[in-house]
Amino acid sequence: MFRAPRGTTDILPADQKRWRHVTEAARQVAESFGYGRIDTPLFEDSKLFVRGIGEVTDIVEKETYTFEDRGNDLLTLRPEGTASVCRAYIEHGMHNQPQPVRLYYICPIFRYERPQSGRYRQHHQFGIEAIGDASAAIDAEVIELGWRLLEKLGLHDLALRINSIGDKECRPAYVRLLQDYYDGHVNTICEDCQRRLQKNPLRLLDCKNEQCQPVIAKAPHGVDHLCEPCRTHWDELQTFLNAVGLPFEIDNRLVRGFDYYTRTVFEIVPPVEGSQSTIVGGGRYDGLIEELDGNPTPGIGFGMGIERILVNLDRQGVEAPSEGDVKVAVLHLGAEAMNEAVRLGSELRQGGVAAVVVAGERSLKSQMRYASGVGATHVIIIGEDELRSGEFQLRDLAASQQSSVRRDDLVSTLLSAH
RNA sequence: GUGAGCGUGGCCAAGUUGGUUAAGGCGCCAGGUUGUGGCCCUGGAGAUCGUGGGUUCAAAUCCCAUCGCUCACCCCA
Repeated sequence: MFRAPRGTTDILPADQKRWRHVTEAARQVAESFGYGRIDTPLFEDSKLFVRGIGEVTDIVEKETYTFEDRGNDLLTLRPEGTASVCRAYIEHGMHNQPQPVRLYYICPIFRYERPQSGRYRQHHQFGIEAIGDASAAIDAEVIELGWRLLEKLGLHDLALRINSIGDKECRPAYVRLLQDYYDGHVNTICEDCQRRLQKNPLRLLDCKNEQCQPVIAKAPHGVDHLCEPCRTHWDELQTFLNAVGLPFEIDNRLVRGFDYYTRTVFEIVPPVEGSQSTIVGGGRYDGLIEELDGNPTPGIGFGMGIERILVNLDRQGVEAPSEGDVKVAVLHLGAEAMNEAVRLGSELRQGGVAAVVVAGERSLKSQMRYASGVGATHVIIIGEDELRSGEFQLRDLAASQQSSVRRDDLVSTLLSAH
């Protein structure tokens, strides 16, 4: 038997309501902030991600789905959303639009990882990017958008964590400082950190290993070693966040996995601690557009894991609002009535009423059971009497009320129901 | 890539000191008299017990291998 590939899932009809609940809210909030939707290809030139995310990151080194197509082009299924959006910004000359350009996307993301709770090989992200403005006010706007969306969805007790990792002026000096500090503790840190010390020093800070905690606790803080412009930006960010009333905590250990981040990095986490818990992660990437051959252009954005949102909605007992649409089942008795039912079903749908016609001939009891089973709100019954009189039985299943309605009035009656 | 747990009908599962037709529940289908649901009652369909091999007179139950799922690490949304 075939199965969905490892780390992928089917989103069945029964799940669609919860998905719509999230994606619709995301769309509405994004558009209320003036963001326009962008859809980019599922795959891109592999080099886009190597240059954008960074060659020595785990994502690019071992988590991409990369393949050569029949024309020998090397392509990669997108492992994140930002690089593609920036490529599109450059390709379509969006620097000629009023800056910043505000964009959002909802799309599948692919990473070859071992699946576990809250982590899939194909997952979905809602993300936004504001490209073309370096002001900390935009940082606050982006963060607020994410926060308001989670609020709108009904999640509570979330924590917003922020940090600044500096820019190309001040970060190298800080990284050196951090390395020097760790050089004095090589014997007490874990193996992973020995490796991180060489390969990705900033990640030393979010090691979860027990033995490394004392070392992390005394490590120098990035925000204490920012250059003047970064310092100002960092201070302004907090001012703006306070202005819009977002509660935040400064997390000196917060760093992110992509090379392109500069200055502001942030994440939003649910109250239950655990692995894979981050539901929103993002930051500023002022050097990325230039890295991708565009003019030097600042930008900031975030990614939000939709599956993780859904897990937290379930965990917090938030249910998707019922959509309350009318749905009619057309029941029939006898061959002639069935013919009429097929015709009526077609007319109902063309008139804007969702309708299913019971297939085959079954007892009325069975047809009624079927109608409730598929979630019909109403039932129309056609038998010999109805064919003769032209008045059909219309039953409201929830109210258990039934009446005779002239055939020609069925569409208008149902359209005004609910 | 590393470590741990688990794989019995569509779903949830009982059964593991090896031994007659592999429980039960949900769901599905039908019926409970003549054209009416959601509750209830009755009946029915549906499993080569993940797969392959081995031990044995006999294996869902023991052994080996393999695949898959889940969780944790790594990393990230």
